[in-house]
Order: sequence, then structure tokens, then C-alpha cells
Amino acid sequence: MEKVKVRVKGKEYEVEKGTPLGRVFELAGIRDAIGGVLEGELIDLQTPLRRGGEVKPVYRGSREGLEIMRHSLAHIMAQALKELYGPSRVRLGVGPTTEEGFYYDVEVEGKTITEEDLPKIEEKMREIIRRDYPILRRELSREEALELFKRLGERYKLDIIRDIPEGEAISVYEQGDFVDLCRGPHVPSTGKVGSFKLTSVSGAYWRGRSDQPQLTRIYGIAYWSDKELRERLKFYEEVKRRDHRRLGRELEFFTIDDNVGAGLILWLPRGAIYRKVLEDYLREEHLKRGYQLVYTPHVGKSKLWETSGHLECYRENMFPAMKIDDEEYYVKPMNCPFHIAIYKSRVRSYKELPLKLFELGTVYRYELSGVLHGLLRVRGFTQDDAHIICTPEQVDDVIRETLEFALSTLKDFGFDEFKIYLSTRPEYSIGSDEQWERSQNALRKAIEGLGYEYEVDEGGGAFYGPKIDVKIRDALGRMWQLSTIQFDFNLPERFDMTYVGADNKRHRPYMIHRALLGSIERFTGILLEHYAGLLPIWLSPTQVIVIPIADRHHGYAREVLERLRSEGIRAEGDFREERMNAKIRDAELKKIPVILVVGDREMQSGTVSVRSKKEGNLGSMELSRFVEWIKEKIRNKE
RNA sequence: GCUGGCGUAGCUCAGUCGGCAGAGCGCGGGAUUUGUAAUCCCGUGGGCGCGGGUUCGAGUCCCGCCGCCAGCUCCA
Repeated sequence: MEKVKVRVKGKEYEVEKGTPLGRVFELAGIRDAIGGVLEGELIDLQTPLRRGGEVKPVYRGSREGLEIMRHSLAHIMAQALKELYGPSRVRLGVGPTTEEGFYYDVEVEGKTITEEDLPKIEEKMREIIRRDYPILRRELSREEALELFKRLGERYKLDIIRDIPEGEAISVYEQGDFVDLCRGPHVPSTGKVGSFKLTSVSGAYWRGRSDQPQLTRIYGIAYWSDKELRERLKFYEEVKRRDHRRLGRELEFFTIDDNVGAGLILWLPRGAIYRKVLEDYLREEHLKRGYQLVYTPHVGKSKLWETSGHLECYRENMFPAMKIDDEEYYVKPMNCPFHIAIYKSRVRSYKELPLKLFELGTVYRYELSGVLHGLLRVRGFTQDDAHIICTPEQVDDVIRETLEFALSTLKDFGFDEFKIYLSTRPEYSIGSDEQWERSQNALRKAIEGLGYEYEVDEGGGAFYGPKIDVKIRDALGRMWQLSTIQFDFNLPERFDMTYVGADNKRHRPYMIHRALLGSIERFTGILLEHYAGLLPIWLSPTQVIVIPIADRHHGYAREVLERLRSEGIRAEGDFREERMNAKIRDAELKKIPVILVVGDREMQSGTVSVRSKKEGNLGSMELSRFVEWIKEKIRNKE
């Protein structure tokens, strides 16, 4: 009999090949493990050892164990469904784990599972957990497996079995009278799982293909302890509380009107002020760095989009054509062809490169109605878009400067945690080896030069060039992709872009697309959620609200207001016949960063009583001192 | 687009078995002149998403449409 050598806790054990891991743990005196990691592979106690190596035991409460336990919960849910609705009515798809828990795709004949059914299913699951069935692994031959699942009427499982490569073991796991095709791993018995909650149901196509039947996907989240589970549920509450669609309405930033159209944003006055500040900032920063501002139209002739290749490759994302004077026009989904037309408006010399054209360009893209989501996924949006056209020699400097610009911009909005991704040449691509080499090097050097970690997505670039994407982490720990810096070897060819070099010959320039925030709309959604609606003072539509206590203070309040406004501070007054407390409450709910209360005392001494949303009541301050105080905060982008 | 859920006042929601459409907030008017998160009183506001059908009678039941929300990538 063949033997394998397994090392556990520094000791080596030689056992027959195929011995279950649990047996080895017994020899090693390990009692309460629920599984193990064999050379990086997560296995359970019943997994037969087919190779040797180092094994680390996995216990309840551990991270690796979480994966095992969640997987078992998916099975327990499937068993519960079979018990509730009858085994022959329930057909199972796949039931994997997710980052937070698990799901199972199922089909229940003659019944649509809704969220109302979830408590009942949970209750049945708890019952199965209490019964503490041992979970047993069995390996079957292909024929046995096909026979078994045919008998059970599990047509989806049969699909899966057919896809398992020859020679790979086919295993099933049994608990009570429930049996499921499964690679494992699983906990030793149904009683050894953690806390869970079923959260939602949705439709999901079998194998993710729309030509396949749609199953019901039931989601659950699971953690080892009640405490962790409660914390995660609280996190979801927080996500809901911070939903930018709700904040956008409460703060009167934007609205979406059915009569205007789905995915089309109407910016309300308060949102518009914020947007103006944001856009002014962007334009200033671009001018500082030698970009030139341009404006381009919203539509262009079909010929333009033919040349650019958009009609060929991007048509399904474009709004359909409109006919004008026997000529077809398309609403722009991108700004590049226009920026290229600007570049080509005259002969360009190498002396004026790099040429950096910047536009807050509003584009329209057709998105499926089902994917639209507040500001985060829309059909019309404004990009902070630029195209940089340069010589090959300038590529390194241009990229370094651009990446630096992107990161410093993100930092200005309060994002300091980034993840940078470098996507390289895919299998099918255009452009020369030299172009790819030079560009990829420039991107890599730029990231390394700034001392950042990055991940390489090998072959993940577009067919027309490599790129860097920057993702940020928001206050809730979620990652969002914002900046992108992307080479394009395609458009300069298609549009025959050239510059005259020092040699008085025509050369092909390099072109780079880049966006820092991506889209103003989407970025605003992310920002609202990141700050839970409490924007930094420099971005707040109203920075200060002046609250007079009684009518006799209105005159002084107006003086204060005027002074603030003359200093360029966005200030408002609350002159309603309301009690001070009510006015403060309203201002707090509107998340206005600073409240100035003025009454008899302030009027006499020429001061204001400062209450900051962040820091609470700060007491009285001379008016001029307050002006300095808040200007300092605005300057520092607090 | 597909599947499921939901559409009642500007907002958040209640409306039982099919039997006179409600509450709070908001908004308007009045009283109150107030020191750090809701003063009181009165009033206003609804084609119950749209269109059909069943019924003596439909917010409620049935059918069709529209809109919104969630999911549709993570391979037993």
C-alpha cells in the first residue's frame, strides 16, 4: 500500500494513502478540529489524504473554519427546503460560500420562495442543527453518481457531474436523509455551525446564462458568534442609513424624475452649488498642471464614430442615432473623438507636447434599466476627462505626473487608502511590442516611484493599451474604482494623429485617456456615502447657518450674515418664527457644518456662539476670529 | 433585458374578511420671543402607479402595462 507523509505540529506521520485527515489528527492528539489546511488547500476531517505535506488544523471560530461552516450551512438550508416543501419538489443548483455567508440556488416546483418564507426556513435549519446529524463524505464512481442524482430528480446536479473532469473524485455529503453532490469541505456534524441569518432571495440563471432556467437564489450571512453576526447586520443597517439616494433627497442634492427618464440626474440647487465648488476645484487644479480646458458638443456625425470604432465596438452602449439633414448623429458616449478633432485642428509640433486637453464632458451611455442605481449607475454623466498626447520620450514623465495628480486629488477628498491595479497586454491586442513595453514600463515605474504597492492584472488591459486603475476604500471599508490612466494605441492610428518632430518628419504620438474621479455623479454618490452626508466644510452647500434667538436679534444676525458672505463664505440665516432649539435641530438634520447662535450676549459683545457639527458647542468667538477659523478649515479642506 | 418583491398625501408608513381613504412629519395661518436637537392651536393635502375585468360595492380579488428596489461574476 502506498504511503503518504503528513506533518502536523512539527511531527511527521506516515499513513496509508487515502486515510482521512481526522485519523491523522487522532494520532496527533488533536481532538476538536473541524478541518485542516493541507498545503494551502482547505479540507475536512473526512477528506482522504492523497498527498502528503504540512497540515494545519482548523478550529471553530477561525477564519478558515468560517468557510467550511458556511458551506455546511448552505447544505443545511437545502435540507431544510427539502423537508419543508418535499424532497421531490426541490431541485438544487449550486450552493457556495460568499464573502459574508453563503447562498443556494434552488428551484421549488409550484412555489416561489419569497422573503416571507425565510423565517420558516431559518426555523427548520435550526431544527436540523439541533438534531446534530453527522455529515458523512462518500466517494462515488461517475456512474453511481449519475444514477443517484437521476433517481433524486436533480437535473442540475447531473449537469455538474457531466462537467467534472475524468479522473477527479466525485464526492457526496450526507446528513440524515439528505444527500448532496459536493466537493466539501464540511464540518463534522450539523451542530457545529455558527450564527446565521437568511437575508434575501433573488433570481439567478442556472450557470449565469440567460438561456438557462432561472433559479431562486437564497442568501444568508454567517459568522461564528452571535456578536459578529449582529455587528455585520448593523453594518448593513449603516449602509442603508448612508444610502446616497436617501441622503441625496434629504439634503436636496438631486432627484430623478420618471417623466425625464431613468438614469438621468436632475441636480437641485444645493447639489448644484456643491457641484460648482467641485468643478471649480477640478478646473483650477488642471490649469495649475498645464492642462488646457476645452468644451465639445454632445453629438457627432456617424462618420466620426465609425472612424473611432465606437459604432463597431461600443454600439450596444450608445443611444440610437438621430437623423438630421439626411445625416446620422450620435449622442457621445465618450469625449475622445472630439478631443482628437481639437488636436487635429492644426498641425502640431513636438514643441507643444505633451498636450493635455481637459473637459468636464457629459456623456450618455445606454445601460440596461435593471442596472441603474441612483447616482452610482446612470445613463448620463459628466466625466473629468482628459487626453494627453505626447512623444514616446515623454511617456514616463507624463504618467508619473498623472498618477501623482490622481492620488493627490483623491486625498483632497478625504480618501487616503488606495489600491492600484496595473493591467497588461491581453492575448488579442493591437500596437507594437515597443509601444506596449514602453507604456507598461512607464506605468510600473510611476507606481513604484511613488512607493505604492500594486497588483498586476496580467493580460487584463484593453486590446488597445495597458492601464492603471486606482481604487479607494471608503469609510465603510468598501472599495470603489475612481481613477483610471489608460494608453490608447488605437485611436491615434484610426484618426491618423501626427506631430512634426525635430527631424521635420511626421510622427505618431502616444495618447493617454485619464479620469481622476471618473464621473461627477458617481463620485458624488460615493462621497455622500463615505461622509454619511456630512460633507467637509469646503464642499458643503451651506457652510454656516446663523440662528437669531429672538426677533430683536435679527438685525445683528443679518450683519453677521453679510460679513460672512462678503468673505466668500456660503452662509444662510434662519429667520423663521421658531424656537432656537427647533432651528438648531433643523440645521443639524440638514447636516450644516457650523451653526452660529446670536442672542443678547453676542449682540452686545460683537461675537458669535459657535456650534460645530463635528465638535459640538465651542462657545463664543469674536466674529473676525470666527471668519479666520472657518477660512482656515476651508483652506485645509477639512 | 430576465426573475422576484414593492407602488396609498411632498416624505415615512397604517389601512383587518371586499363596505365612508388614515397617522406622523412637511406645508399654510395664528398664538408664543425663546440660550444649544422638535412650543402650542387651527387648517391644507390622495385620480390609492396606469388600463381593463370580477362584484350591488375594489386601495383590497384577477389580467395586462408602467415605475422603483434587490439579484442575475464569485464553478458540486
